[in-house]
Amino acid sequence: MRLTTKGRFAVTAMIDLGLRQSSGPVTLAAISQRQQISLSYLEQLFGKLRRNELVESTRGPGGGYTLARDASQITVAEIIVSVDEPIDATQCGGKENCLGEGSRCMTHDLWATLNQRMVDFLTSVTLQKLVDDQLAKGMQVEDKPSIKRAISAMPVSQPIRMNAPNSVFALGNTLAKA
Amino acid sequence: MRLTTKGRFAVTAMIDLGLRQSSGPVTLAAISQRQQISLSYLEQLFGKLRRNELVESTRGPGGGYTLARDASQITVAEIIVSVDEPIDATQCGGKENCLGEGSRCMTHDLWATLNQRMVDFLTSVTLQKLVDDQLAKGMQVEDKPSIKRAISAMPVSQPIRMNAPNSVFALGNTLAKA
DNA sequence: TATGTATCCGACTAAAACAGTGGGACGTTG
DNA sequence: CAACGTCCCACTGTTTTAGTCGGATACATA
Repeated sequence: MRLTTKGRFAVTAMIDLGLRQSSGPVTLAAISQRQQISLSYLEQLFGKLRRNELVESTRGPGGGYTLARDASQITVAEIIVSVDEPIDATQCGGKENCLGEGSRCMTHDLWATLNQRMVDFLTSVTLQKLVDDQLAKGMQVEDKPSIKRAISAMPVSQPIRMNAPNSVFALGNTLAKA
Repeated sequence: MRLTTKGRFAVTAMIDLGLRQSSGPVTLAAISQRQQISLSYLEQLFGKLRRNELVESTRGPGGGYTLARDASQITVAEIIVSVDEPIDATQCGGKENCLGEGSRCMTHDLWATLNQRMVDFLTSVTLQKLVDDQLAKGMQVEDKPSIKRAISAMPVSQPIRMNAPNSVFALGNTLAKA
């Protein structure tokens, strides 16, 4: 279980998707605009989400992504492990002794427990809950802006090019000066 | 709160220190040998631990590091934030709205809550507990091997040069196939 | 006062991961 | 067939990780 912006983006995009699941497939281009995430990056993330069977895709015009099952049956933990992928087991793969001698490394149990707690928490939060939270906060979902086909005159609507980092996942040091 | 091998090394080294606090200062060279962590790297880590007042140092022969306060008064959370340092607040620094418009980003509360839970857990674990766990597991602490001064004949006791990665912090995907 | 011990300190490095870009192929729909 | 939208992969720049290296400083003992 690793925590990066990649995981955060994935969860954010899934919420966006969950908010609009009633009105058919949602395109990545739309999510990209609303959530300010690059389209190419979203494609990568949704490729993984699809292979992990959290979303389904429909190709061609009118296509896009839909949730593979009800939002109440999708947990945040699943989303995160889907995009963060294994890379697992570099040091002590869970079993056996990590340090050369007979004993397993001294912090083994500590990290295993912490990891389990994180998983437990993130498993307890469903996508449906996050969607409900947004709706409760007055988030209004516009049902298909469908401006369609009326764009070709505009100056491409600015590539935006934000230099905003979107970068590091580093939640405030709640403890730093305690 | 970030979790890397750096944090794990720091906790491991602190346990090693805690196990031997009764018999005066412990040298990094000794910890380096016992825990298979490079001396130079340990120096970096202990520099931070010292500046964060978790350990105290004694220079010169017979010197080394000691815990700055009782092991029961040191939490794992403190150790980790000491070595991982801030870098904090790249996106939404805790307050205000992260996305351009009026609302804070949709996942804000989620991550804040998760982070708090991690901090809570790691704060609840004291260094003393980890030391006790080791002792309970039959870890035997040799009181100052004090071979001293009898080394100059040996072939430098091998630089070890292990290519063992020590690398990624990636606790097993407890969820991966659930 | 020399000598060895050990902490201190900063600059430097290779490799990996993170975050993101780009180009094109493929499959649908109208 | 043309526009749309997913699919796929190779490539890039930056940051972090996990160290290394060289030396400076402080202290104890002989």
